[in-house]
Amino acid sequence: MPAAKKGDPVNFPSYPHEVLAVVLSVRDGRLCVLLWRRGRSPHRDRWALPGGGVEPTERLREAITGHLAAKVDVRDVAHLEQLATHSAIDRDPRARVLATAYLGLVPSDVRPNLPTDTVWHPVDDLPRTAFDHHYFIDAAVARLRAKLSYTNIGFALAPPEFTIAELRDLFRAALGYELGATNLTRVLTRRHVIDPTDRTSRPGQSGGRPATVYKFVAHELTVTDPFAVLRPPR
Amino acid sequence: MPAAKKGDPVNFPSYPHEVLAVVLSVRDGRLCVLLWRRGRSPHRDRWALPGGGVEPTERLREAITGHLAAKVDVRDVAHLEQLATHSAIDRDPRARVLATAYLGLVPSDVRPNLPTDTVWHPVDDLPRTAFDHHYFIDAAVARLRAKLSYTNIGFALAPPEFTIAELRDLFRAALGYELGATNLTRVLTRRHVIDPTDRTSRPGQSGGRPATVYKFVAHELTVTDPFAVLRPPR
DNA sequence: CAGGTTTTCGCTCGATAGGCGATAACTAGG
DNA sequence: CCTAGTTATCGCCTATCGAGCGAAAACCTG
Repeated sequence: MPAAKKGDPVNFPSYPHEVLAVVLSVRDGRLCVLLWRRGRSPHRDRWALPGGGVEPTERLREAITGHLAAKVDVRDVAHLEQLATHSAIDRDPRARVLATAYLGLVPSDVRPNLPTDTVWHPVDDLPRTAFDHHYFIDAAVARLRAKLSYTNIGFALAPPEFTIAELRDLFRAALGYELGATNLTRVLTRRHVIDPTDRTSRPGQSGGRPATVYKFVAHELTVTDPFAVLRPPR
Repeated sequence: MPAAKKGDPVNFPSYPHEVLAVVLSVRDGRLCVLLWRRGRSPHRDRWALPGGGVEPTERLREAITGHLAAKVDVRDVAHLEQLATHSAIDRDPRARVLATAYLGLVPSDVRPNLPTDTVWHPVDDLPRTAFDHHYFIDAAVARLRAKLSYTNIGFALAPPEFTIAELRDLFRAALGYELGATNLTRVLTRRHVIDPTDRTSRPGQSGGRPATVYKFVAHELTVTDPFAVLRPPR
């Protein structure tokens, strides 16, 4: 007797499904995305997001984690969240493929060993990308920038410990504009997003006062209730 | 000669894909979700989100729009955005089905003709729901509540014109707590989310000063840059 | 016109973002 | 050891925005 499946059979149309990852990280002071150069048609020589198919035993998150393991050590990805699912009929010229993209973040201090066809690419100077990957990248950057403001998501871009100057450099790279160190410190500490440690950094060659070493309080995403009209009464 | 598809064939595994809609609206002062009672196994007599399969000619958004047309007039849905894609292997006991859910919002003044098995259900008093639909509903409510604070998404819950008292009732229902009319007016007008018209409402039976009639400035989603650390320099 | 009801405005307060200059804490070189 | 240069941090000030409350406005009914 075959496995008893109760009820009417499922008769929804099926489609090949792929998972993609927009892996962002700050490299040399610039926000970069991990791309690999396609060696085959279609879109040969264009740059594509890492990803691939979904095995029957895998959920989407497990699938993208597995695909990323070939490019970046899984432990290097400090944050991973689902972005969006695209369904344009001709987004892949060979067949209709649905694609679910994830946003991944890698701290600036980790340097994964990358395959030869895979490089970090500054998001403000992208090459021609394959398929609709450009849209996914735009969405990922927009979400990162938004969440930097009202969550602690910076923990996934920063080393375990850092000075305010280093953190400001990270934020400048990720956000694309300058910001004051004074205010950055105050806001993030008041929100209990970062905490000072009792250690200080060694000054550079040119001297200067040693900087307090900070760390992120939490390493899971938390939102810092920022809002106004919608605050519950005390 | 068959249609020439360049390059290697796609060999990603395929899965049945369904679209679901969490349609929210304020009914009688409570935030409600549109559910229909399943007549068949599996999960017979449990309450399910409207939705269905995706035709080869449809994108996901078109598919959910089509399915909703059978329940709610399409023009009644003032806002529709993608929520998330779920992929738990046994989320449907019959077969592995991937599901992409959308958040839909219906203004409180429209009363769609609903099929007999379909009813509005208060989100704070849900019945047993089918499959993993409970998670989608939770996610939809959370997103609505968050976006009420930093976007103009209220336009999709409110009638074309309204008084502040009516708007406050809507916000109270959607957010689940009381808020002051004074502040609500100030904040939303300062952000140019709502504007007063030159008309006023007729007082109720018991008298009282006539209320200014307001309207939402835009009927597309716009975010009101609320944030602090990440504000670009002037 | 008096009393009741509802809306709206003005005033005030508190919390937070944001900027700037002064001071602290170091290095290097005389 | 002292001075000049460099970098980090703190204190003080301001502006903006949320939030609450009471007074006044604008309507009704009797």
